[in-house]
Amino acid sequence: MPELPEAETIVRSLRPRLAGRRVLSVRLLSARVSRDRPERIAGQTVRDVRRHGKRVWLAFDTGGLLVKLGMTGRLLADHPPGPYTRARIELDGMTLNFDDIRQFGSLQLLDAEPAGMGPDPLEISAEEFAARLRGRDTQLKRLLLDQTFVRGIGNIYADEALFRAGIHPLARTRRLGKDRALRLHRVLIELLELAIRHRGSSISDYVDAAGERGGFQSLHQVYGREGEPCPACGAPIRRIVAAQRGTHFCARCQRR
DNA sequence: CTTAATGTTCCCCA
DNA sequence: TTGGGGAACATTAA
Repeated sequence: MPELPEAETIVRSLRPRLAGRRVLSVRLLSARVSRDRPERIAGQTVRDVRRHGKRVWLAFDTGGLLVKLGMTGRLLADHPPGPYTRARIELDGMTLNFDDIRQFGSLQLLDAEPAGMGPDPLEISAEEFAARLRGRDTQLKRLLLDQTFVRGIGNIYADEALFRAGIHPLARTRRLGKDRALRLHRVLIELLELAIRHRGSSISDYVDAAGERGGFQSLHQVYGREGEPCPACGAPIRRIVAAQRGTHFCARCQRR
């Protein structure tokens, strides 16, 4: 459910509300939500809320809680528990729910902030982006979904970015000129920042910490628009499967 | 009844 | 070692 803009939207609303609050209790309502006893953070104070790619990091004095939202995960502030509430964190003055219909999400208790993924696409320089791309040999769609290349891009923003960059999703990294690599980097930043300004995309499940839907889905140009006319040229948007994911693009604007 | 869904991970093969 | 396919995970909606 969440990609970088959605996780960023959640983090921005949660940070001022959570920072400085002490955890009173953590209750798990599903055995599958976590394997490492997040109840152990009880008594600790939230020092910061940060985004790591498409994940949410709740930093405590020692270590923190990494929230993977999976496909349908939600972090909800001061909401009553529902049938899909998988964990409930009671803090000094508020509660935080982790709801997750499909249960692909999880809570991980870590000693330190996670590492090992690719750089954040909003922070990497154009030169570094192009250099990293040059070292790979794969399809562009697959590359963007690979969290070890850059972290935070998922199926929606991969398709939208490739459309904006005029790159076919099956195009090979090897055959992409540097100019087009630089263009991809630029449109990625523009796209992600615009999506953040619109508070993310709500296709089916995503809502922010207040339970509000995002607004960027109405500005999607190809994602979920199979058969509709391309906003640039009018040709019908096509859907194929790439990297095992539904992939939307304009065959006229995104040549191979 | 079948398929697909904002994701990740593991296993197998080239 | 890298890349790619497929299955699995759990649940809903079209």
